[in-house]
Amino acid sequence: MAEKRASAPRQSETPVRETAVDLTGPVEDYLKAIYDIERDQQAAATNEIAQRLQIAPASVSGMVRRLAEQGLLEYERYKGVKLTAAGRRAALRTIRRHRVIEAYLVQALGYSWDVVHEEAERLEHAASDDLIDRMATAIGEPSTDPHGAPIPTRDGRVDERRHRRLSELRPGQRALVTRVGDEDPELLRYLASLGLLPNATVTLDERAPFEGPLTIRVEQARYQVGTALAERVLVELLPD
Amino acid sequence: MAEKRASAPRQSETPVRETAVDLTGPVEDYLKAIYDIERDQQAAATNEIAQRLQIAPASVSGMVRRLAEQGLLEYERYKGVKLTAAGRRAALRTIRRHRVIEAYLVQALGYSWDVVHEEAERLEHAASDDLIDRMATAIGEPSTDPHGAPIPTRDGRVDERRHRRLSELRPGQRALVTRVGDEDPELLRYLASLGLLPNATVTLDERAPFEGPLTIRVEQARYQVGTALAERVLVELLPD
DNA sequence: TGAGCAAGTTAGTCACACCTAATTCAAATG
DNA sequence: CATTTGAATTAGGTGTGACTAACTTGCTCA
Repeated sequence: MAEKRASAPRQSETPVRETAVDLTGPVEDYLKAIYDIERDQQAAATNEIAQRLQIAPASVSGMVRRLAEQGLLEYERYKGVKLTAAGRRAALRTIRRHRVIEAYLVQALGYSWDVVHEEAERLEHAASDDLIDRMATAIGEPSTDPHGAPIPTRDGRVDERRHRRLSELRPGQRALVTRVGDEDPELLRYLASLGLLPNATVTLDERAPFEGPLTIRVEQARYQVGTALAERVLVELLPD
Repeated sequence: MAEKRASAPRQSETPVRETAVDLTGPVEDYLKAIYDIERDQQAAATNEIAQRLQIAPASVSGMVRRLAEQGLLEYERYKGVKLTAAGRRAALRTIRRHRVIEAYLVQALGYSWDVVHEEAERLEHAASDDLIDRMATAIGEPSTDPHGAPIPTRDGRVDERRHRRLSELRPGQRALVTRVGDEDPELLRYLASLGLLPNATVTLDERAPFEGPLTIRVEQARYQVGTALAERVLVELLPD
């Protein structure tokens, strides 16, 4: 706390040492968001970052420049951003924290899966790596969080397989639910009520035209769901 | 995040509503420190607050005025500060968080008692009340943290008995260790090596003049300790 | 009683991370 | 190829919580 003024660039002296940036909460959130966007597109657009973080696009421009200066991402004006190796490492560290915390809250403290996201969102910035590792150990080093998202390892590896969306299945195809969006408690409660949880088997029966509702089957039961929902459920195709 | 600008005073409209201040990390730290100081003195001095928080006294003056405006403390220039009921409530809430977290880390995650303070210091600002309650339940609602400090209840009650310091014993007196300072890992490890833990029985054998070392006995063993150490160990006199 | 001094305060800055409004850029369209 | 348009940026500003330097206050002791 005495050394809050530690942001001067500091020429030479040490051999660069740009890895030792201490990441504030907001910075970690930017990196997480950018990592997430990059999984789909190849460069993250200012607007999209702004939307995920619920802040004004103008704010993103400024922050992104600072992060680029710190070597966490590559940035060319008007061209979007890409994480550097250091940035990706930092993002994965935060994502690991988030997912371990979610898993721990559910498995060790009896939280319901629909509410852990918010709590994890705050704790991920405060927990030490040591704490995260202890939590992971305590619940048996799970490989995914309660919503099916893969947990990066201590050394930053993560299962990056790209699953398809339930909305992309063709009628008649059967698939295993692997992952669902973790943010919206309402959605999660609804999914649970349908039994549409990770590891459930789902079959797409038919799809109404013009982005209409999908008819699906989950363990015998038949439901109609909208495309918005079906886009938030990731699946892995099962052999017929 | 969209309503960051929620700090305008807002006249009338609602019947005052000054309880709904959302406490930032620094604010919680101020309140904790002031609560702590008030336990000894009757009003907290600017300098002392500054020292505990490791910031400049000038910074305290400004902050303290803001806290007074928010109804968290009473403040008269040059006279020190006192917590209001609301301020005390907020302080105790933070202290409860801190101590429950410390106890949980030790009892549920196998942390050693000398290192939990730092971790708790960060987590206490991020954990929800619900999480704290779950942690407390999981470890059987302990009444003290690992260093013997009493844990305030959900509704803000706390055992405020004033224990005496080991350094205040008279030669020949026997006492029960109730509590030790929680901040310094070095000190804690040393205390552990002497067996000077909460619930240990200690006897003061003699005290060298001029603030000299004290000779104590802990379970048969005899040690010489300095007054600085003896001041950080709180005890409860045992009947002879 | 008044001089000295430590404690406390004010004044003026700064970094951070956000904001709105105004502007610039790039890419698509006529 | 000029224009439109939406994305992105810059300009300028805010609140928070820290800082240093310069000042007041009030208390103690001669």
